[in-house]
Amino acid sequence: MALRFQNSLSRRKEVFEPLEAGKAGLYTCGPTIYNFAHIGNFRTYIFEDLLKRYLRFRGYEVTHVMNLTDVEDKIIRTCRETGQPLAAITGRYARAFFEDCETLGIDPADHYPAATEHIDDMVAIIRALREKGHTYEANGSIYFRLKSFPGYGRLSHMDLEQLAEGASGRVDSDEYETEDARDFALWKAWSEEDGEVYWETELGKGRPGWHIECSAMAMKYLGPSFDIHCGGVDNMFPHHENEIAQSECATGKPYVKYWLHSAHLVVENKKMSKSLGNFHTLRDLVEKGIDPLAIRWVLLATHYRQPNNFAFDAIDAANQSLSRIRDFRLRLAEVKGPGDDLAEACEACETAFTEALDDDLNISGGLAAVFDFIRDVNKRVDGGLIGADGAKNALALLDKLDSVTGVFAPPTEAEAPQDVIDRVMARQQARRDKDFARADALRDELLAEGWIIEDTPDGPRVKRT
RNA sequence: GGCGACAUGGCCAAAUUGGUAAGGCAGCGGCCUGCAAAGCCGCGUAUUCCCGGUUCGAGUCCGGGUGUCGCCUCCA
Repeated sequence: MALRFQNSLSRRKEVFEPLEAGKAGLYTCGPTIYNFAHIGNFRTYIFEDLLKRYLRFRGYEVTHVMNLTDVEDKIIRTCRETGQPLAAITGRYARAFFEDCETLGIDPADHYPAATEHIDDMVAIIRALREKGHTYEANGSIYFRLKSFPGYGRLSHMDLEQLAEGASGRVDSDEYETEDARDFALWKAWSEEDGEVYWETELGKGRPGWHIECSAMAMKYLGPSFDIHCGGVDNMFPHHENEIAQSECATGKPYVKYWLHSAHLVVENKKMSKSLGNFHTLRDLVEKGIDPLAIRWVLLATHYRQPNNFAFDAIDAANQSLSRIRDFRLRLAEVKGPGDDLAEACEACETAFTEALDDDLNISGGLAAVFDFIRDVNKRVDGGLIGADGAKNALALLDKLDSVTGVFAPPTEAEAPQDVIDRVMARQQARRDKDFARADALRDELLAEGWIIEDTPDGPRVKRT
C-alpha cells in the first residue's frame, strides 16, 4: 500500500504524491515564544516529529521549516508589562523551546525562521497583494479583502455568508476599521502601546499581522507551492485559511498540497486550564520526576487526529511499556551462539509496522506490530531457539524503527557501581550456601537503593528500577 | 446560534474506503524460580454511547438523539 494522509482540504485520505519525486517540503506552525510551551503544544510537535521521521524512513528527502513567532500582541503586552525589550523575552523562550524539544527527543527542523528576521519578505508579499488589488488601507493599517479571493473557506469548509452572520451577533463592528469584519490585517500601523516594537517600511511604520509571517517564511524556504503544512486544528481557521488566501493571491499558484491537522490534548479527560489545575508545561512534569520518554510515549501513541487524553495513569502504563521494550533489549544482548537469525520475523514486523504507518500514521497499529514481534521473539528466546545473529538482527530492527518512534532506544543508565556488584555477588554466594534469608535481605537492600536483581540461567542481571 | 470532530472491555487505544472486534497497561490462574523478577501460556459474556434505517452482513454507511471537545474573538 502507498503512503496516504488525511488531507484537511478534501477530508479524505489521499495517496501522498509530492510535487517533486522523492522530496517532501514540510511547514509546521511553531511556537509563539513568550512563555514555556505546554504539553498540548507538544502533542502537535510530536505528531509533526513522527510525520517527518516517517517520511524520512520511507526515503523522502524532507525539508522541514518551523517558524518562531517572535512579534505578536501577547509578546508586546509582555514587553509592556515587564519593561523588557522584545528580543530579551523571545530569546529566553526560544532557548527554552529548543531545550524542551531536545528533552522530548524531537528532531530539529532544518530551518527555524523568526518573524522579525523576515519583515522584508512579508513586505514583498503585501506589496504584491496591493498591486493586484487584494488590499485596502485604513488608518495606516493594511487589510486583506476577503471577497477578492473566491476560494476562501475551502480548507475549513466554512461558508463566508454564515461566517458573516455568526460574527454579526458577537462582534461589534465599530471596533473594526475594516470594510468587512472578516477581513484580516496584513500590516498593523504602529500605535503607542506597541512601544519600541515597529519597523519603518515602505508600508509605513508598524508591524506585520500574524498570518503573513507563515506565508512569507514558508514560501521563502519551500517555494510558492509545497507539499505539507501542519498545525493544530485550532489553526485551521482562520490562520491557515488566511495563509492560503494571501499566498495564492500573491503568487497565483496553489499554496499547499496536503494539510494535516492534529486534534487537541485533554488532561484527565478535561480541557487543560490553569483554573482546573491541570495545566502542565513540559518542565512541570519533568520536575515532578516523570520520565520524558514516558511523556513522549503518551503524546505519540494516540493517533494524531484523535483527541489525546493525558493522564497520569497513562504515564504509568507508558513506563511499563517502555520497560518491556528495555527488558527485551537486555535479554537479546545476552543471547549467544548459533540459532535462528530471525530474518523472517524481522521482515514481518517491519512490513506490518510500515503498513500501519502508511495509513495516515497509524502509530497504534505500528506499536502493536512491534509488541507482537517482541512476544514472538521472547517465546523463542525462552525456547533457546535464537542465535546471536537473530538477537543482533532484532536489535537492529528496533534501532531502525526507533528512527521513527524515538521510544525504542536502549536504556542509557550507567553500569552498576562496584559496591552494588559486590553485594550482588555476595547474594549469589549466599544463595549457593542456601542462606536465602541473607540473599533476600541483600536483594531487598539493593531494591531500596534502586537496583533490581533478576536471576537468569546465566547468572544475575542488575538493572535500574 | 452556525460549522465541524469524536464517543470501542477497569484504563489507554487500533480495526486494510461493510464481512463479523489488534496491541499496551492493570487484574486473575498456571509454567519457570529456593522465593521473586523477567518471560511464556491461559482467562474478560466488550449490547463497539442510545434509537431507527440501508444490507446476506455495520464499530465501519444513512437519519435522529445524547455527551465531550474544537472553531466561529491572532489558543497546538
